[in-house]
Amino acid sequence: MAPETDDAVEWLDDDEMQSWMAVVAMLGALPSALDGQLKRDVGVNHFEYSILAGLSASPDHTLAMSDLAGVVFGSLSRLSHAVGRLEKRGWVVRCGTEAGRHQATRLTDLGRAELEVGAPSHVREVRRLLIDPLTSEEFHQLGEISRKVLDAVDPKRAADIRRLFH
Amino acid sequence: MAPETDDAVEWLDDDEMQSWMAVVAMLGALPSALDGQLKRDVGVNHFEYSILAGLSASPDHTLAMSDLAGVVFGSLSRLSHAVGRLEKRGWVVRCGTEAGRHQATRLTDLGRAELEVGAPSHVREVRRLLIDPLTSEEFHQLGEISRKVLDAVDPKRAADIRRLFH
DNA sequence: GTACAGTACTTGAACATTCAACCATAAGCA
DNA sequence: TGCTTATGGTTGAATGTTCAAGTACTGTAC
Repeated sequence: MAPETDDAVEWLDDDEMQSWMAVVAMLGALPSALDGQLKRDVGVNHFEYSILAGLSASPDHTLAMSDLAGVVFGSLSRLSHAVGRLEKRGWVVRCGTEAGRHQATRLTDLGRAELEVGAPSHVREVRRLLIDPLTSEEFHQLGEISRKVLDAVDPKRAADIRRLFH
Repeated sequence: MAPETDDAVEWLDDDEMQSWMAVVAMLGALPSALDGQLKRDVGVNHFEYSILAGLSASPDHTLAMSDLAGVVFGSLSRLSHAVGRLEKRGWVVRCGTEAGRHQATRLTDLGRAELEVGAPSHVREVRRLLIDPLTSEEFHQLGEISRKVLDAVDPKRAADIRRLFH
């Protein structure tokens, strides 16, 4: 069933297994912790928050759906659903740009205000859970490691990340 | 709205922002890549796979639900739903242990067989996406970093992880 | 022994995500 | 111009997760 090109699979040794378990546990726990904080304090999940933040960082607070998808790293479908939810609250509007051009999404003043209220507590939580427990070298290393892994998992996204910072 | 104890929030500087973005992207991409591989090659998601693996590593291939929850790091509710799905396929059975004792779950022979078929391709994918792109020092560091972050996010789970390896 | 809290687990509804169509516009090419 | 394919975006159904009860057993205090 598996697409095997080589029968011999090197199993994980004890040391690798221990690291792997820690990574899996972190991978499971950190996103849900950040999600929980945002849900409590801002009322949106992390993906929706990224949408708001992405729009807020754009000129005119407006972005086409596919550009937005590139910024928040999600599928167009997921994005469409999420934007629909945010639109219902009045935090964003879809502005079908004039003359049949493609659909764009703009952050409303209300959305911008909510983001500004929520951002500090979110940054604080990111510091508390991820940055403060690590030395600054460790955090920097984590960044590099993440880029390398991302290169293996999804080279296109990795390139996007790099391009964001020239 | 946010539970602020100190108004001054230190924003992320450019370097921190760059690392943070990479981490977020990796956090989003790696789990779904692993999920996808398992779905394709084994037909279960990562959480269900962990359940099979957790049971398989236990004496008698049997574990009480709460012990299993401790091993796979998920809520009891999520676990109950997932076990229900696996039970429908005949990969596990719930054995309401005799004499009113608590519920336990056991891996069936079928489930064990499927796990054995699927495990090599999964290990291969973990190596390809996470271990091979990194130097062994980096992978080791990632393990340490994950433990530290987990300590901040969920100390109980972090202790569980450490206990698994004495 | 009965009341009371706590642990272990299940269930159903609400919500989010994925997946597979589906429409509309844009672009390549005969 | 007219056909075809690609791109951008939406939608609804299926699947998975979370959340809030709810049930059943276990222990403790009186």
